[in-house]
Amino acid sequence: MEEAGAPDVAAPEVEAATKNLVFNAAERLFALHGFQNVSVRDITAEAQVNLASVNYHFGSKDALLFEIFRRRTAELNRERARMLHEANDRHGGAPPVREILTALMAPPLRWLAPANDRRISLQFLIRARSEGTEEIRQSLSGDVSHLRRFSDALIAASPALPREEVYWRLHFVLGMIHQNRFAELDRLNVLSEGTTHEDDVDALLTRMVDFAEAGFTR
Amino acid sequence: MEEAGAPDVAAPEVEAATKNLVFNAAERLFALHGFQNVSVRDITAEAQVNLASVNYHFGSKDALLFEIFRRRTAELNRERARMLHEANDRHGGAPPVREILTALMAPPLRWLAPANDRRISLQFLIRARSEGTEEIRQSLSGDVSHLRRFSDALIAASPALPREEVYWRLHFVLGMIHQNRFAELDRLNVLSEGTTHEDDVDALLTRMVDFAEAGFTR
DNA sequence: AGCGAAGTTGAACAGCTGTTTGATCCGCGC
DNA sequence: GCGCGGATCAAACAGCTGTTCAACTTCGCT
Repeated sequence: MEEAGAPDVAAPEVEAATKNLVFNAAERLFALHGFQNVSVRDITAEAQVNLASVNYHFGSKDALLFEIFRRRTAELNRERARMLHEANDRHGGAPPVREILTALMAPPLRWLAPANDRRISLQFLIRARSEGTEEIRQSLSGDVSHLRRFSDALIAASPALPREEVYWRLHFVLGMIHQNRFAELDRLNVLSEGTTHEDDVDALLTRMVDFAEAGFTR
Repeated sequence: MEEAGAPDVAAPEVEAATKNLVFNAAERLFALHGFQNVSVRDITAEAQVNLASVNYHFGSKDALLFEIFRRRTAELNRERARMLHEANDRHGGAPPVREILTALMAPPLRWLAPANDRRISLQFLIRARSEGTEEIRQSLSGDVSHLRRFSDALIAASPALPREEVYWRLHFVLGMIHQNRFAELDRLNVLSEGTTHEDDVDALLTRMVDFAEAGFTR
């Protein structure tokens, strides 16, 4: 997936070095401690840059959060859309439920892999989704076009189901995905006394798709 | 607001009136706007009490949050434990998966009903679970005894499944439950163009249990 | 070399935060 | 009536917040 010599994951385009430092430090701290618990001073200290850098490069702390959210969301949705597109190609435009669910679940689970740089990005996204500012919340409810691609595909693949039933089940599936936060995974580890291994993302993907597909096509 | 004579839901035991005012106002504001976005001044203004009331009656803002969380969690878990107990009685100590899942899901869904005073309490709990303080997070990972009752019952009801598989599926089910936040339900309504009605909690319960049971016993 | 824009810096700003304090009020038992 | 403990009050506290500003440096281009 990654190549040696590739530019920093955070910013493919060439930009000011400190801007990227701020971006990455902020994403990391937001993901670990939450937006409200991280101050601009925390970010600039972590990035080892001047305090004013955040406002100079991003305008405001809120704008910084939103820019991270926007970029990561676009990246994640792009991967999902590509997988859905490939599934369409393989099945003449009408892929089965299992492949649609896989396209929805595989990208975030890949990001969750321990060796992946994007593990922290996924945690950021999950956190931003529930703790984000009003701007982020509006962005989430406003842009349903991405999600609609999946709901439409699921409706087409489930001719026996009423549409609203499909929406509900998609809602449940999204809940399964968003449950993969550090805190919840920790609790799962405590409960299972360490027998669950979320690091094996391939096994986890199979597990999740099995569960969701069974719920969808019961 | 409430019928005369009925004791306040928030505090069955007799306590100082302003303490209850603070408790209820704080729960409401926390549920609607998040812990960090609500100041002590917001709470005392909403409750129409003096600013110092929070520290006088609860010690600190964090302690207030934790007390609300503790009480609501205890109430919710009590309902769940009672339903599991009744399912045990009905089935000689070995209830089927569907009844265990119902015991887990029905109480929070009942709280979600629009006419229910506890609708706001459920939103508070879901929010506190993901945005809460370190104390709340430790309380969640530390006290697995409540959840263990359900995982043990599910293991007994699923003899063909490896234990860790049961833990994972329980994890997914909890994700389905926690997905029922205002923001996520709003997005669902936008996506479905208003055809989903979360107010019909009985239908929602059936839907969720159907989905979860199919995933569990596939 | 020299100009101008872009970037960086330290310092300061006003505002809001949770918490504390000491005074005052209220109701109840003696 | 008196006193006492709990409850309420206005006021102030110190600390942290995001943001701004003007001075300074760095860099690219002619």
